Amino acid sequence: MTIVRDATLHQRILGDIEARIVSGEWPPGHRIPFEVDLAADYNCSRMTANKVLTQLAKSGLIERRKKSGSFVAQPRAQSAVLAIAEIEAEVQSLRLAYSHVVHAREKRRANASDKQRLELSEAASVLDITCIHHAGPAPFCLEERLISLATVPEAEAETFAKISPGTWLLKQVPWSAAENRISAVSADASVAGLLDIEKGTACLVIERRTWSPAGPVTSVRLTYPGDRHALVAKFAPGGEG
Amino acid sequence: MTIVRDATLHQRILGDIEARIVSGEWPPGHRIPFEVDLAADYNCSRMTANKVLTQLAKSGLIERRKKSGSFVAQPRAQSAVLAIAEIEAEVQSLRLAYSHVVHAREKRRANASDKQRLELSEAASVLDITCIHHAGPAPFCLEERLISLATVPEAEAETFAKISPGTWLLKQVPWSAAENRISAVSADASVAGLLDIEKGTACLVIERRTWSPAGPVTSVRLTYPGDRHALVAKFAPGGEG
DNA sequence: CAGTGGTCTAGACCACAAG
DNA sequence: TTGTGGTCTAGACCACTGA
Repeated sequence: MTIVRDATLHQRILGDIEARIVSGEWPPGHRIPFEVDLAADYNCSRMTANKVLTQLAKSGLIERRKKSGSFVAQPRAQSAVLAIAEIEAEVQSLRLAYSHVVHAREKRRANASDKQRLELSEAASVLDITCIHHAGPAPFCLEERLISLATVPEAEAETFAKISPGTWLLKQVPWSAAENRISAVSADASVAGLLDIEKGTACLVIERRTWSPAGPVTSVRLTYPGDRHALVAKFAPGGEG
Repeated sequence: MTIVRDATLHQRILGDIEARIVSGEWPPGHRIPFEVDLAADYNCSRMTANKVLTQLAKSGLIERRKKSGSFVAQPRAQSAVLAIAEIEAEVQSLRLAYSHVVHAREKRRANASDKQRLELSEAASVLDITCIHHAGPAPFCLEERLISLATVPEAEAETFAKISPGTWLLKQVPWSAAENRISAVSADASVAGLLDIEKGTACLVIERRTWSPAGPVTSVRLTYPGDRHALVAKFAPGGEG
């Protein structure tokens, strides 16, 4: 099977149990040895056994119930990990030259639509940016972005000519929380023109809203020509591949 | 800020550090107190401090370097967690009645295309199933599935009339690994007919390949009408929302 | 009420890399 | 060479909950 590298003790125990669950030897509902028994089996302290079972529970492979023990869980909805890269890195990983052009840039007081997109309660200033990302000579992605100037006032002084809005924001507001919504739409005339594709072409759309502790940061809609782009998400029972 | 529930010690420490990183008080590159110092600050043992920093490192918020210490990481590509539910659960969460119809079902020796889709090296038998999932009266999703009979021979005896292939496989082969590819395509005439949509409608497509330790299990292509479906993925700096 | 998981301690030894 | 993280131990107490 898998090669046993010189792993740490709890990694070895973890691997053993994972293998028995994944192979079906321990089916859903099967009771796993108690912490004290595991510790005895592997001749280790209870903390080490606990570490293993805690990790298995966190990754969803087992369920723990006080007084009853730990049981192999019923597999439910798969939650895959979706890597969403920066557009520049994405283009470069294709070995193509990256560039971007700011197509429109407007500061305004938030209108009703803006407030909804950014989940703003009061009227505030926003920056609306339309930007095309290129891979080599061809358009790669259309970016339509709204930035809350209440949260990121520094954006007003930035033209985004040399640095793309996404990259700039990552430096200004690191570690913000985000929610991504992925859907498919047909390109309308405007989008088709900007991306240099046929009107009606299926496009993959990622809408992302981003918050920092200081408030809403940005709302962005990324439109990719469908035949040129795909997202990949992986799922492994143990948590990582 | 956030309400401090009666949390465990390491959760409290974890929250404190996360808050300082997320708020920008500790910018990327900033050095975090050593384990021994943290332990002294919070008047706890070193293991507790270690648990906190280990978890922060695993969630990507900090980088740990021996002899140097731990540092706030540079935020890189966001990896969002994408929940991929079972179709039946998905429909029911919309408060609609679920049903499915098997449209085609064929057993054959794997041809070149089948081998590629399932990553089979030798010729083997496969089951090819086309199935429509309904939400209420309307088609919800088109499922085109290939099952490797070498890995799951029990599938040959199953008609999938009462239980959908996905649900059945989840019971047969729990905890398999999977890779999902998400893209957008225009519905061709065949797909449009099956889903009762206009030809050319943008559709969200999820292609999933699944493995168990015993070998490749299944390859499935799920096609959703784009205007009726979207995937949601969340990202939080601490790992969970 | 007894047994299980949840958490924490106060040590210890080792590997490794920076100075 | 020295300090840091990585790991592990052999205990301990508590809360909860199922029998």
